[in-house]
Amino acid sequence: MNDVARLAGVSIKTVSRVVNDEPSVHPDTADRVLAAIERLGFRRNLGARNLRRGSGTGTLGLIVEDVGNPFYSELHRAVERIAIRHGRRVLTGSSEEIPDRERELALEFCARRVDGLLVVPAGTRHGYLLPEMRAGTPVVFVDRPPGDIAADTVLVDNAGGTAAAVAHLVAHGHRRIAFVADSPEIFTAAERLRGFREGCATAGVPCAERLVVMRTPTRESVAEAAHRVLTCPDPATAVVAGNNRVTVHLVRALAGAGRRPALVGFDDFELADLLDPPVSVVAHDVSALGEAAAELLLARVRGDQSPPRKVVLPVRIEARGSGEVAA
Amino acid sequence: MNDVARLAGVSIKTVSRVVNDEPSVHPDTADRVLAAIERLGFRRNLGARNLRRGSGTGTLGLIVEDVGNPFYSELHRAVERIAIRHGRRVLTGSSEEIPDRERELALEFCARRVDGLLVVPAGTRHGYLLPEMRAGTPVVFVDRPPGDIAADTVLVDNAGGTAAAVAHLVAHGHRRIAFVADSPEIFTAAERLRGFREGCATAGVPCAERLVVMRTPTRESVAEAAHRVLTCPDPATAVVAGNNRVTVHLVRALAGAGRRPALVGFDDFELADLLDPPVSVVAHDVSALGEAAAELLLARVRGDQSPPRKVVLPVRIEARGSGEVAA
DNA sequence: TCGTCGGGAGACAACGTTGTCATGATGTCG
DNA sequence: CGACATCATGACAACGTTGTCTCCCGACGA
Repeated sequence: MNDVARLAGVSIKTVSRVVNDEPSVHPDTADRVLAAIERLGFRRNLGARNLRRGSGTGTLGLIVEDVGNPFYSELHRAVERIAIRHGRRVLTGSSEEIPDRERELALEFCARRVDGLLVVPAGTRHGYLLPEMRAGTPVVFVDRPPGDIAADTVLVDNAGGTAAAVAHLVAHGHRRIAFVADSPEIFTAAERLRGFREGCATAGVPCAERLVVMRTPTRESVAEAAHRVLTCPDPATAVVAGNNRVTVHLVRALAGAGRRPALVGFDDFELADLLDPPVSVVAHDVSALGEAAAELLLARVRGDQSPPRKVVLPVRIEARGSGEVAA
Repeated sequence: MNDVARLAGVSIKTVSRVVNDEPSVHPDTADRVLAAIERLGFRRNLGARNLRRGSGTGTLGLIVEDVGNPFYSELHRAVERIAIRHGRRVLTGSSEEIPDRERELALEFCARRVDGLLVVPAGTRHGYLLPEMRAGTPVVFVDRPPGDIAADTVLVDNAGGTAAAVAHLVAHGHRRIAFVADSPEIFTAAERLRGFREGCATAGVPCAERLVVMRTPTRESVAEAAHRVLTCPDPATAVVAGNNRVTVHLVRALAGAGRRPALVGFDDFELADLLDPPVSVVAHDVSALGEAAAELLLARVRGDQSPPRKVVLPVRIEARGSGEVAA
C-alpha cells in the first residue's frame, strides 16, 4: 500500500480511501491510485483489515466428521450457500470422529477468529467451548447435541424415523426386525435405537437383543452383523439400517444372498431407487439441516441473544420396495 | 493479552513468550501466566500473529465447482489430508462453474493471504492470477488446465480413458458406439471426446456425429440424448458416458428400457457394482489427484521454483458387466 | 472583506501480535 | 575480585490496515 501511495504520489490513507471507495476522493486522484494499484498488482491484506477494524473475519467454521462423506459434503454445501448469501466464507475441517481433533479444530478456528462455529460433535464434552462462547463466538451444534453444555442445536427426528421404519415393516407383516447401526456412543445411533425400541413396543412386536448390532460400520463388520441376525434362531425377516453407510454395506452384503430380508435404511442416498430392489429409507433433508443451522448461527452472529434453541427437523419414509417385502 | 499480562504481573512480551513456549521463561512465571490465560479464557489472535510474523496464514485455498458433489468432496478430503500433514487448513469455495465466481473466490482467497491456491477452473482465462502468482501465491490447477497462462496442472488421462472405453466395447463386438457427455466447453469433456474419436479411429469403427451428444447433463437432457442415440437409424448398441453425472442419469434413463445398450461410464461412483447390470467405468483415483495436486502446491509453497509441471494420472477400465454386453 | 463551510487530503494512533535490542541480576572463571 | 557469559524480563517498533483528527484551500453569503 505504501508502494501504491508513493507511485500515485498520495498518502497511504488516500489509497485506503480508494480501495474502500469512500466518497470525498477527487476522481483524478482516484484514477491515479487505481492505475498504481493495477500496475503493482496490489491486493489489500484482509487479515490486517480485519485486525484493524475489529469486525469479524467474514468466516464461519464448520467441523464435520469427514468432508469427503456425501452426507457431510451436502451439509457443507448448504452451509456455504447461506454463508455466501451473508458475505462469508466457510473454513472446514474433518474431526474423523476423534474428540481431540474436534477440539483442536474448534479452538484453532476460534483463534482464527471465525465469526461463528458449526460443529457436528465427535466428543461428548464441550466445556472447552464455554470460554470461546463467552468471548463472543457463537456455536451451533448440528446433527448431534453437545455433551455437557447448553447451546443451539439442530437435529433431525432420529427416534421418530426409526419408529416409523419399524411401523412400516410391521405393516408389511414383519415381526422379527433387526437393527444394525453405528456404535451407541454416537448420539444419532443411540437415538435411532431408542426409536427402534419404541416402534417395536408400539407395534407390539418383540425387540430381541440379539437382533440389535451396533458398532462402527465397516464392510466386514456389517456383513458379519447381517449374517448373524439372519442365521440365528428366530432370524430377522427385516432389517433397519442405522445410517447411510450401514445401508450401503448391508446392500452389498445381501447382494449375493438368495432370499433377502426387507430393508429400510436411515438417510437417503443417491441411486437408492435404482438398486434391486430399490431401497426404502427414512429420508430427511440434509440441505435443510445445514441451512437451518447456518441461519441460526448467523442470527447469533448478528446479535440474537435469546436462550439456546433446539430445532428438530422432520423425517419421512421414502418407500421404494425394499421395505415392502412381505415377511 | 494485555489483560493476561496485567493479571499475571508481567509484560505482554512475556505472555507472548509463554504462548509460544519459548525457552528462557522462569517456570514460576510461566505458571502464573498460564493461570491467567486459563482464568481469562485468552486465545491468541492468529490473524495478528500471521500479520506480524509475515509468514503465511497456514491456509490453502481450494476452488471447485461444487463442494457438495461427491467427486469434489473426495478431492477436498484428499487435499485436506495433505494440508493437515503440513499443518495447514483448507478454505474451500464453490465456483458453480461460473468464471466470475471462480475469479472472485480466487482473488478473495489471495486477499486473505492463503499460502497457495488449488483451482478446478471454471473459466478459460486466468490472466487475472498472474499478479498474484508473481506476488508469490503459488497456484496449481486440478482436473482441468488453466486457460491462457502457464502453471502447474494435475490432470487425469481423459483421452486415454475414453479411448480405452471404446476399445473395451469394440472388443465385445460393438461398432456403433455413442458418446454422451457434458458441454465441449468443459476441458475434460472435450478431451474425452477427442479420446473417443481416437479410439474409434484406432479400432476402425465409424464415429457418427449423430451418436455424439454433448451438453450440460440434467436428468432430462441425458434421457433425451439416450432416446436419440438409441432410436435413430443405425442406432447405438453401446454408450460411453462422459462423467459420473451423465452415467447416473443414463442408468436412470435406461432403467425402464427393455433391451439395454452396453455402457461404460467415466469416473467411478459408489454402488456402481451393485446396479443391474453392474456399471463398468473408466476409473481413476480422485484421492490421488487431490494428493498429487496438494503435494505439488506445498512444494511450491516451500520454495520450489522449477518450471511449471504437468502431471497426468493414469486411468483404468473397471469392467463390471455393463460394458460386456454383446452387440 | 471577512467569517464560514465543505471538499479533499494527510498525520498519527491503534488493532494484537512478535522480533530486536536493552536491562539488571546472577553465576562462573581465571 | 573483576570481566564476562547467561538467564529472565521488559521497552519499543513493526506487520498492513483504517478511524479520528487536523489542515488547507476555494467558494459563498453577509
